[in-house]
Amino acid sequence: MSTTADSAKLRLEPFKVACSSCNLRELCLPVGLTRENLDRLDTLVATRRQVARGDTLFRAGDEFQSLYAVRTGFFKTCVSSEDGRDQVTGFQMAGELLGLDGISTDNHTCDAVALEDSQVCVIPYSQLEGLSREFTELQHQFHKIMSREIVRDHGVMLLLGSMRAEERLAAFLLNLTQRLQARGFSASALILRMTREEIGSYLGLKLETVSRTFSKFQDDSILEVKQRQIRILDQDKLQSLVNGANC
Amino acid sequence: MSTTADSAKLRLEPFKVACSSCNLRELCLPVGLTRENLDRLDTLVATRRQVARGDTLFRAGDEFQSLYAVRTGFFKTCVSSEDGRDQVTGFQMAGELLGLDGISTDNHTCDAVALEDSQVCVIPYSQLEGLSREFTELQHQFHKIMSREIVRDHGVMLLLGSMRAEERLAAFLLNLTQRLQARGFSASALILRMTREEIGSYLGLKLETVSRTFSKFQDDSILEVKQRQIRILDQDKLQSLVNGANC
DNA sequence: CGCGCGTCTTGATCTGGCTCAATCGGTGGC
DNA sequence: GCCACCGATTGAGCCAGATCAAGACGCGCG
Repeated sequence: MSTTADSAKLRLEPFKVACSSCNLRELCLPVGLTRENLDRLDTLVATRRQVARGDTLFRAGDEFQSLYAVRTGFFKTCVSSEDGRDQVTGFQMAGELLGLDGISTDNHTCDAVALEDSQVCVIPYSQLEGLSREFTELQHQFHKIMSREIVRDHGVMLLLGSMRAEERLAAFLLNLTQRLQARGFSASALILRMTREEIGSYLGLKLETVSRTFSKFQDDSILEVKQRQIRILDQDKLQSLVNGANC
Repeated sequence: MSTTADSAKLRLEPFKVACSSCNLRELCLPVGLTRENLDRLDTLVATRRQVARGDTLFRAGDEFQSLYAVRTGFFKTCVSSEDGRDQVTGFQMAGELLGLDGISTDNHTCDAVALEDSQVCVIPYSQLEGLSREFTELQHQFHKIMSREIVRDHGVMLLLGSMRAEERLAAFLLNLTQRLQARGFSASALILRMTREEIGSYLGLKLETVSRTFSKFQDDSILEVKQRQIRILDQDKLQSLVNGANC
C-alpha cells in the first residue's frame, strides 16, 4: 500500500510534517498547546493537500467539512455577488487558517485560490470540535483565531470606508511586511504573489490606480518597484501615510 | 437583600428573563439547545444590563470578560484609527451578539454604543467556554455565530469595495428589513435608529450623499422618507439595484 | 529566437461622490 | 409657547479615482 503511486502523489508524509514538529506551530492553531496535547492534535491533522498555482482549494457553495492551515504558499479568498462583481476578502500565507466562513451554513461562502503552488494541512472540523471540547487551550486558541479574523475584517472595513488610495496601499504593504517578518522574512523586501488587479479588488481600487500609486511611491522614494518585486525604502513615510498625515 | 434599591435598579429579574423563556431564543445563542441544556445556559446568563441611549456598553481597550446579547434596543459598533478616523462596523438588534472582537486579544477593539435605550444579557466568556465544552450544540451554535459574523463582514467588504452609492443604500435597507422581519416586524416600514452620518460611516459615504440618495429613492417612488421613518414602496426595485441593474 | 499573451504602465478625459455652505425642520428645555 | 440646537436637506463647484485607450514589458512556448 505504501508504495502505490497514489500515496506517493498525495505526499501524506504523516511523520515529517506533524504539528508537533512544524516550524509554524507558534503561528498556527497549536499556539499555547502543551507537548502532550500537541501529540493529540497530530492525530487530527493527518493529511495534507497540494494546490497548484491557479487552482481552487474550495469554492463558494462547496460543502464545508474541513478547515485548512496554509503550510507553504499563498492564497487569496474572494466572494462574489449574483451579478459578476467580486471582491478579494483576504490574502493568506503560511500558518493562517482558511475556511472559517464555512462553519456558519455548512457551505463555503467564498473561493480560496492558490496564488502559487501551495500545500495545506487538512483539519477535519468535526474532529476539531471534538478535540477542543477536551482541552481548553485548543478551544481558546481556535476562538482567538476566529475573533482575530473578525478584528482583521473590521480593519479592512475601516480602510475601505475611510482611506484614500495612497493610504490604502500603504496600509496593505505594511500589513504584508509585518506578516512576512513574523515568518522570518525581510521587513523591507517582498515579492507580491498577486496581480495589480487582485490588490485593487482587495483595496477597493481599480488596477490602474494601484499601478499609478506604486509609481507615485517610487517617485517619492518610498518604494523601489520592479514589477512584483518591492523594496521599501522609507517605512516611516509609509506608516505616516496610514495615520492620515500629509492630507 | 432582595428589597434594596440597588437590586431593583439593576433589574436582575433572573426568573422572568431566563434564556429558556426568552422569546429571542430561536435567534440568539440558545438555537438548537435541548430543554435540559437551556436550563444550564440559564445559570450562566444570570445578569442583565441596561444601557441608556448614547451610552457605551464597552469601549476599545476595555478588558474583555463577557459577551453581550441584545435583549431589547439597538446598538452600533465602531472602530477608530489613531488619527480621528472612525468607521461604523455594524448595527446590532435584538438577539445579536456583541463583543466577539474582544476574544482575540482579551481587550475589546471597538466601541459598542446604544442607539436607543437598550437591555443586554451578560454572558461571562470563560463560563461560556466551559459550558460549550460540555455540550456540543452550544459549542456548535457559538462557532456558527462567529462564522456568521465573518461572512457578514465579507459582505460588507464587497459592498464597500465594489458598489455605488445607490446600491450600498439599497443593500443596507434590504438587510435591515430582513432582520426586522425575522423579529416579527413589518418588511416594508421601519424607523431608523441611526443618523445619516452613522449610515454614511457604515456604507463608506458622506452624510450628504446618504441624504441625497434617500431623496432620489423617494423621487423614483422606491421609498417614502419622512426623517427616520422609511416606508418601502418598491422592494423589487431595491433588490434589482443591489444586483447591479440599471448601470 | 521570435511570437503571442497576460500583466503592467502611462496618458487623457470624465464623473460620482466629496466639500463647502445655506437653509429647513423637529424636538426638548425653559 | 418660544427658542436653541441638532439633524436633515439641498445647491454649487471641485477633485480623486474611474474609464477609455495606447503601448511597453516580460515570460512561456513552439
